[in-house]
Amino acid sequence: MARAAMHVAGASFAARMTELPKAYEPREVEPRWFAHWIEHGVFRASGDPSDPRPPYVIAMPPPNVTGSLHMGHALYTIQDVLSRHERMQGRDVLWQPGIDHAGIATQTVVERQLRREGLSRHDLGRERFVERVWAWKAESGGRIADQMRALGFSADWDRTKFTMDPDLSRAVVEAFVRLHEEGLIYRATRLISWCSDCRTALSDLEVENEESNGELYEFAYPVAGADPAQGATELVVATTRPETMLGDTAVAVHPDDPRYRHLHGRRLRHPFVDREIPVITDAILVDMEFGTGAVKVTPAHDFNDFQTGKRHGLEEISILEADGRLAPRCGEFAELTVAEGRKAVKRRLQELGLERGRKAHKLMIPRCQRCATVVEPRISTQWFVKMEPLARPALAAVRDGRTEIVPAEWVKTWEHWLENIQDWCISRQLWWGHQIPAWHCQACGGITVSRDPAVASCSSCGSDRVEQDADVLDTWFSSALWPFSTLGWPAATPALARYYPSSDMETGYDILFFWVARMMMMGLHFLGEVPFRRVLLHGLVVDETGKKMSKVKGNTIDPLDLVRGASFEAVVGKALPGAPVAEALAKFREAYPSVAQVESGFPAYGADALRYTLCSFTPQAKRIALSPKRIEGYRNFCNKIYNAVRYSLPHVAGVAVTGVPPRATLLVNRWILSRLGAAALESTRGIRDFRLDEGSGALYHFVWDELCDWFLELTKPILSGTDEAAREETRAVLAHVVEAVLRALHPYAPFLTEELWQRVARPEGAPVSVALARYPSRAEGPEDPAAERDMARLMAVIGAARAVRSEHEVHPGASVPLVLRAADAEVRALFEREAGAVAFLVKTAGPPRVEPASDLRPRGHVLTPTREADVLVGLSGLVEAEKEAARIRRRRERASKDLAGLEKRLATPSFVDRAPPEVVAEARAQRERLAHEIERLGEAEALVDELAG
RNA sequence: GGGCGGAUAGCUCAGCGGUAGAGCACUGGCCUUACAAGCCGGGAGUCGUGGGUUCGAGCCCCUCUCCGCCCA
Repeated sequence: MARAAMHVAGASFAARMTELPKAYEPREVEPRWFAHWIEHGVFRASGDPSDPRPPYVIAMPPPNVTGSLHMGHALYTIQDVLSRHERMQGRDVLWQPGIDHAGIATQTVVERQLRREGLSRHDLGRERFVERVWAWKAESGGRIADQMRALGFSADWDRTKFTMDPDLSRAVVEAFVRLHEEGLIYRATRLISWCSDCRTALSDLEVENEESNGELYEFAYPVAGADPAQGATELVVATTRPETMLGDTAVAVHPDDPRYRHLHGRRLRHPFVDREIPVITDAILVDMEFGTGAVKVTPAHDFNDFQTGKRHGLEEISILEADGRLAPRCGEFAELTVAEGRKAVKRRLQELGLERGRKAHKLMIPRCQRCATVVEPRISTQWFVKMEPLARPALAAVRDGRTEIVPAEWVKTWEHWLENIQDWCISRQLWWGHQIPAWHCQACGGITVSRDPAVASCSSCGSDRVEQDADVLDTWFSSALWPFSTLGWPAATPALARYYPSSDMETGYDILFFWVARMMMMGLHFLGEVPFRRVLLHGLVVDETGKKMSKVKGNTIDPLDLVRGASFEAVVGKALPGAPVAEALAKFREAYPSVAQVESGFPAYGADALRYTLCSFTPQAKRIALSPKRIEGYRNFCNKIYNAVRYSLPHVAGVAVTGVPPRATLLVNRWILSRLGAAALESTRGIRDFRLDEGSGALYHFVWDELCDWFLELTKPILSGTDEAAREETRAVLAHVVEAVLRALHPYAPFLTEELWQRVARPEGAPVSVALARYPSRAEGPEDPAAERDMARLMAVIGAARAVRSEHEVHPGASVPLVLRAADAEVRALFEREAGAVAFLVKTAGPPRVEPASDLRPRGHVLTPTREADVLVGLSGLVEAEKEAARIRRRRERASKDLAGLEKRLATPSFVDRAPPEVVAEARAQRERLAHEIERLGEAEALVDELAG
């Protein structure tokens, strides 16, 4: 490729510029730079205890090894922006990367693969199955690492950790044993959520509730020993899960319900099982308004009923096996699945004449987060963590400000959850994960919990007939240790001393409880200090219509398809695997209306465009509606930057850049330096306040609306002019600004800025990468209020003149006479000084005439008043009188409306008396300005007639 | 049932006590020698409803309606 020549040292800048393609090509540029960064160790944390630089630490939420990255992971861009920015601020940055073994999720993926081969994990056995998962981990982990590199993430990749690495596993055992010793981990038989497909217990957080249409089914329990003459022969209950009646041990009514008072203390006859159950009264469980006001109680299969059972000492009858089938004690219903059992029970009830009604009813169905199987509550013996003692310090840490949650609106949610916390079921009946370090004694039944990986004898009776608990720990148990296990804990390593606690934890709000809260609890418990100073929370990436991305909906996007481009066949093939292309495409287009008309697929928007897009969302947005159209806008912005620099290159060739702003005397130069400083400052503020939208927006505005639209245009005549001094000054300023703005943009758009920065003039001794250069500060663009004020004056008259031209459809090539009238001598002097700039941007015939304010009416001119000057554009013969009259009318109506409002306010005595003086003064000044403007517009109207002539 | 959040231009969203903003879309004119992925213009909003506080309210308080999300 000819492009290789561009890196040749001796090539002239002009030659380089001409060789640059007209448009930015991310696909060509991006792959080159990651290798450069790695080669030079740009992302490495020092790890040196004597390093004087203050550390900035952020632990990456480890992606699951379940396949490849999804759009949510592209949001790690936020962490990368934070990291790159702090690195450029001179801090020792540790962005700690890693991946998560993701217990149930990964096991599910591998089991699915096996199923395609006609195998189950039981065919392989535990050992071979786990080997198989490790093989998958290698593949998936590698793919994920590649994807993160493609997005430019500047983590310290050499320190990558995996939650099942030996050192992290050691941390898990240590934490388990200590918590057990402290009585915070215990084993108990409880009602838990059970997934019969995964065949494991789940924590409450792994269960997702989904609203669906079901029915409320009513049937009657015959009253035992009822006397038909008394009328009280049955009690009708309502339920959404009729099959659970096989485990009913009571029916509850409200103690105050007059309808059932006569049944208090009576017993009911179970229609299928030889059993009588009591009628109990319970004001907590029963809502008189709901259903029939009588509630069947199944303590072994319903959380509310479980509590009720405890209150009344009811028997817990378990009717469900681990495989989700009804237990032998269910008699004729044994072996049926829950769904089959439901049908069969209803059929039998009908046959017995006990069915009393069915109503459509909306209900919440709990489903397994991983496999979507309906979760059933089931009594089971599991390991639990006692949460209340751990939650209290976590609550306090946020209350007293040791850790700040941003945006703060999440604090309430945080507190609500921690204040009502339930014990955490941590055992999972899986094979993939950290096996529980507990050994069961076959002889005495005692349990030995130990750090020793090969316990040989029971600690109670000494028997050698011990066997390790087959269960593994919930993935989130190891994740909870992440901020310190990755740093070597439980060993007291230098890394732990230097990098704990971390600075920020940045993640999606959906794992605030799953993960953030648990890290906080474990960090405080084991280290005595919060794991992070701030918790930064972002929203969920959703499709363009606001729907959650999911394989079922076929609306997922692989972030790399946006970065590198992809045909629609490829895109929808991943979004809805196995479906016909046409169907998948239809679904996809429905989810992304803005690409509906695109035929070929996604162009390569580039990583920087995707990154900039993600940065542009406010952190309080709960839903980040990804729109390819929006990415396209930022792709265009990248191209804008690219072209601005491409244009600048020949002009800045040979300029000595120092990083100190060059001496600037010309207005436009003073102005752009002032704006540069403001933009850099705003970017830093935005990033540090977790308002990347504002930080990135400030630079977007600076580059596009100020640098490109005004500075580059205004300096064209200077750079091609004959005034040597002005030219040199401007070249120096241009070089300085371009170099600085690339540094400012770098955290958001690392590839593009590196590519360009390597080509522009840089200070002597510049680092090997822009990633290691200093972030621009105010010192590089000193504030210059006078320059900003004068530029605003200039922009106002140029804008007014351009509007006149445009509205009257003067051909852009044609020149027009221009008169600028200002009462203020200082303003007139400004216009005189900047006559060249005005002439160039308005395209005037000769330099504009600058005059004092006057009522004289030059023939054939259109008058537009601005705040400090009247702008008169000579349009003799070019204007339709009617059009101009309409234009003036429009402006005057607008001004009159504003004036009326102001006058009304100023006429209110209470406003003048009670509003702050400066507000009143401003209102008065504004009134004067508007009155003046209306007066001038009146004059302009009087000029209209002459225009046609 | 409890809690949290939202309702601002056609769309997606900023603004949060002092005269309504951005991007996209729409629209008029331009292939002006960095960029048509562009340039110069333009139009567009009783800031969900009803009340209150205030000299002044998208912005604060209350009511209602409608939409999300979380928890039970």
